[in-house]
Amino acid sequence: MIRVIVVDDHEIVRKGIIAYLQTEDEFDIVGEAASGNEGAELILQLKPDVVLMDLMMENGNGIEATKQVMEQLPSCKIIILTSYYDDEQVFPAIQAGAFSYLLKTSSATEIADAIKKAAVGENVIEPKVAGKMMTSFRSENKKAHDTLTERELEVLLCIGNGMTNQEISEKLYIGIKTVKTHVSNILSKLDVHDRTQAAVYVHRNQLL
Amino acid sequence: MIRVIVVDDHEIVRKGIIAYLQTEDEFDIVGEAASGNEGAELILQLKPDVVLMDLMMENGNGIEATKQVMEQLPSCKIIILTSYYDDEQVFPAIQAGAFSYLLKTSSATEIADAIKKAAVGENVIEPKVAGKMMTSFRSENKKAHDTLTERELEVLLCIGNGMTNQEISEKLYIGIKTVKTHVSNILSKLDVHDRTQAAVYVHRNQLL
DNA sequence: TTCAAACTCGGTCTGAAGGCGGAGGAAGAA
DNA sequence: TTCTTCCTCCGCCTTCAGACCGAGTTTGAA
Repeated sequence: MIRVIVVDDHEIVRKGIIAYLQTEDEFDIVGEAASGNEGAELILQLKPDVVLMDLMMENGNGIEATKQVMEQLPSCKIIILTSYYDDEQVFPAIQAGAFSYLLKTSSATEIADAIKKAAVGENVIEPKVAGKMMTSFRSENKKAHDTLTERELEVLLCIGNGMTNQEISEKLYIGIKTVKTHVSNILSKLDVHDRTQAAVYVHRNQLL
Repeated sequence: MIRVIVVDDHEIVRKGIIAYLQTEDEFDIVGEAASGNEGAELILQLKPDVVLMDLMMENGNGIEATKQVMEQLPSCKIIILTSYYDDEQVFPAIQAGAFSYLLKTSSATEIADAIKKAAVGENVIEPKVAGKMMTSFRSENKKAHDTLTERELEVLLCIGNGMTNQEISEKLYIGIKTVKTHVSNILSKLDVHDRTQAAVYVHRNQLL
């Protein structure tokens, strides 16, 4: 029997998952919690084998709870089960010590599978999330913008100031085509899809 | 007699202003300083009625000095007298508690006038700067929450996360045309001309 | 000298963005 | 009720962005 705790602030979701897991007799749902704080406490108390943890909850998010648990109970396998798969959620969660990372679009059997695999030490990473991780690993711990050339960084900062290609070309005394080339390279290096996301990147990483 | 202190790191400028002010007998120049730090100290000590303060000085800028003085001597009227009239200088200065804002292109009589008016509680704002303030009052200073409707704010935050119109329409369950309408309204209300600048706005104002 | 990287610029093409004008429905205020 | 604000959506149109091609320059390292 795999001892499991489910942490999710949406009762419907929580009950649904539990109901499903109980249809398989190798799971033992030993507890449930509706917030990160509550969850962390419960986990440390009951020491389950596996935890299904939502991110983005009302009282204390899943990342904080994960960190807290991993400090005191590193053997516990925490599976993140969330709707989000953007960088802002994935990396902090993994750094916090999450064992697997699933999306709520996953099927019930996939979730059950992930729990069984976690119990025997196998990580499961959602394909969409795996992509993020791969690109991140290629650049190691380096921030993505460290791979940018000086010129590209200049252009990126201009984007971060909300400038258009035309304005950038005038400021840097280069052709608008050249600016476009730089922008394209920046977008692929930073793994974002348009200049707006690049601008967001600038501010999130406090480059400006 | 209006007790005045002049703070400017350029000795020539400082002496020039003082020399001129002394030709009118209603001014009493009680002190002068060549840096923000020195100026703040002197002001708190001598408690003048009006201060002529430069921005951008070597040791401690005028904005810091202004903040410091206003905390302990809010009755003191600080007139900013500087060469710059861009957003980076104007708004922080006013928020710091500056009473009037003049440019160094102002004539001597205008400066003298501003001092007299400050002494009786009248603000003087340089026309060029006033323009900045007006547009700012329509957008930035109202902090967006007042100008934008709730829905528009939702859309703005999505933009601040780098989402496309398509993605926003899916998230908010509305048509892409509707998103465009909101975006257009947001752009005009914030006085920016594309979504990238809107995203920058979001982060500069720490709405995310 | 050879090679790679970085910066520059060109053309073409597709889709997204955004301006402009209009319009209907819902809800609340006068 | 009438009026106003807000949210919703439509079509038409222009411009910008960005992808995908290729290619010339310089500089510095191998």
